[in-house]
Amino acid sequence: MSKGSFYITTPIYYPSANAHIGHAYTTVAADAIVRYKRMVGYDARFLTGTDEHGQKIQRAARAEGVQPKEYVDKIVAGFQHLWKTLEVSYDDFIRTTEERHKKVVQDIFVKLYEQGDIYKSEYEGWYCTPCEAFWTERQAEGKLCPDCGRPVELVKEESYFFRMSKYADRLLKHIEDRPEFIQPVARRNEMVNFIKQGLEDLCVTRTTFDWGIPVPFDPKHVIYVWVDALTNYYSALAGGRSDDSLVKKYWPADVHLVGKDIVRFHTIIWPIILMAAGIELPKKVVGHGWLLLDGGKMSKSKGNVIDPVALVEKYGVDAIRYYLLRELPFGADGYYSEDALIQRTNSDLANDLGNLVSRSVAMVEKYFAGEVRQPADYDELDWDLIKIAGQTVEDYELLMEKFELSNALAAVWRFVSRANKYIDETAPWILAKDESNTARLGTVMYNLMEAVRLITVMISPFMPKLPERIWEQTGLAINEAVTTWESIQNWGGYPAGTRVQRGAALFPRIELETKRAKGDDKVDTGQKIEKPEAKGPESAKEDKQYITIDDFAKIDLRLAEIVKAEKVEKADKLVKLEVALGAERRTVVAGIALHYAAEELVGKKIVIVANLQPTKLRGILSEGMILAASDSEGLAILTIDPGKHISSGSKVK
RNA sequence: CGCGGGGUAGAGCAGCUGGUAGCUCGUCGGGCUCAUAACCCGAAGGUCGCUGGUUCAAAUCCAGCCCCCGCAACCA
Repeated sequence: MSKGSFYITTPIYYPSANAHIGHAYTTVAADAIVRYKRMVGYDARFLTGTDEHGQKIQRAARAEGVQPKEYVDKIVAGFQHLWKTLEVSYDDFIRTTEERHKKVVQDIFVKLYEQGDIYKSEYEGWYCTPCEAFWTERQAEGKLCPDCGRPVELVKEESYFFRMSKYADRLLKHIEDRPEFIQPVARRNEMVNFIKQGLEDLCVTRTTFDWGIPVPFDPKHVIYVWVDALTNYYSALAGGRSDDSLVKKYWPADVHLVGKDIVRFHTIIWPIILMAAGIELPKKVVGHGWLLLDGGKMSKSKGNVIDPVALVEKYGVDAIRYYLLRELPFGADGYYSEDALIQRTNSDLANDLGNLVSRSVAMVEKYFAGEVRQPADYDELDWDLIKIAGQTVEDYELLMEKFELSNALAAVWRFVSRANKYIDETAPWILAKDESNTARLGTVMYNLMEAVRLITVMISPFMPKLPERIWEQTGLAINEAVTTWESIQNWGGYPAGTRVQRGAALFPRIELETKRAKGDDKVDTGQKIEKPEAKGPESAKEDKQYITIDDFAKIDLRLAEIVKAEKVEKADKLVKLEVALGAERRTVVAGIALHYAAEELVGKKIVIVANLQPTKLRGILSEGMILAASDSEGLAILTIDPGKHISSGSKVK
């Protein structure tokens, strides 16, 4: 029996680069929600996908010398593989390059145009011809392209605009009438303020690139990301079908789950598009926080990009999902670190839950030859456990309905702790010493198995692979009726007479390779967690790629002497260096201003990459790259042994 | 005055519709021996960024200041 329909979406991701842990977080969160909804009886549908158009992809493809479609196909396959690895149970995967999507986008665009909400005008902006990119006044500070440093020019371009301003009041009212529309509230206030500042009409087409959906009546324009990408949530239901049964059933969407950075698009632009198109608005937009990395933001140059697939291989899908969903408080940012992951896994999964199952099953085997007896002899300890069990199920449901995944897990774990404590309180090993206590002992064992049953059902949306392993040990693998949500609404569903079967540890503890200080354990134990010696680069270890000596020979490393150094104005990090390579002089711009004062650099002999493609940084042509080593503490440039005299310009190898 | 988030025990966080400051991990001590050196109990540890104000009473409200972090921007 269905409680009705439920439709949840993740953002569609931009496949200009491979999926990372942030994508994984959002998607796994949506998956846990949808699994929960299915479990409690909703007819739930889960959509994710990819946003495949735009200049960035067109360029990335060109750089690799392939067609855009070919380029995205490869990356999209990687996304899909990741979702499979993470046991993400989406019902539909939409790609904006699909016909079913294009058609809907074009229809909406035409409709808005015909009713006068989209109009043709001129877009004026600072344009960099070589980069084919527009920049805002602020970005093109000093009338230089922020990308290449060349001068930009003020260009007018024919473009289509969407009359957002017209709908601002209606949207504001909508948001104010529905406190639940934008969550969490902090985000909601932000959006309300934003709208009150006044909405400008939105430029919705581009002519500077063509990798996109053409405007049907004016094909030199392509429809820009707003109308294209956002529409996916709807087109996935409406597009490419002969009937509108999916729309009827699932629209409006119950939840758009998005990162906090794109809340604005989903709560302002998207609703206004829908209003204009005469389509119902989604019921809720939930903006979650970001998963930040220990040492700051994830970035390739820092070499700390986490490959989620490698993580799953190392720790298992259940542990990764548990960690992601437990660690971030609802809505707020959290920090990712492999140490924290290991610690959570050890503490919550291995020690608390894994060990609870292990010790419970072990005792049933030991005291009753593996058979769970009918409970008979209750006392106060039992009633307390049972009461808390009921409360936990209630709290869990409440929190899950609010999408407070982390808190829901916390609630379950409070019960896990309670069950562990129950073992201590009842001390079965003492009961077992006296045969007159057999009934009591049987009751205790029963209650433990029942507690494990409840816990397992509740965590199943979070950890898709774990339940089966627990059911095997607790003897419920072939008894689906007692593994449902319904079955845990009342205490006592575990069938007496069931035989348990010890198995492998659910989550073996992960041992940190601590540098065993022989003598002083005291100091050692407290500090070991603090500074991770194994961080980001670690996980990349497995796919280490070797280069050949020939590859290395391509890099022209030279000794250079800094003859002049000055800080680049209005740039926090940049220093402009003039270096001597023998007789040759070069300008090199380096991002080391935070670590070195310009004066102290002069005279240093350093190593530079001499044959690096020159590039403009902050308008200055940089003809090389200096080598430096950095960690979370600081940065040091590579200098030459001061005791030797090697002339500048010498080759380094 | 670019936008935004935050400063609470060693670490990570909750509390912030005002009234003895909590949680997880870690540390120390104890208990137990069913269990994955796990589990249970207890303890130590905080001028709640600073300064003023409102109040009988402020981590919680108001004002000002300091500092950190995201976004943006210049990391080649």
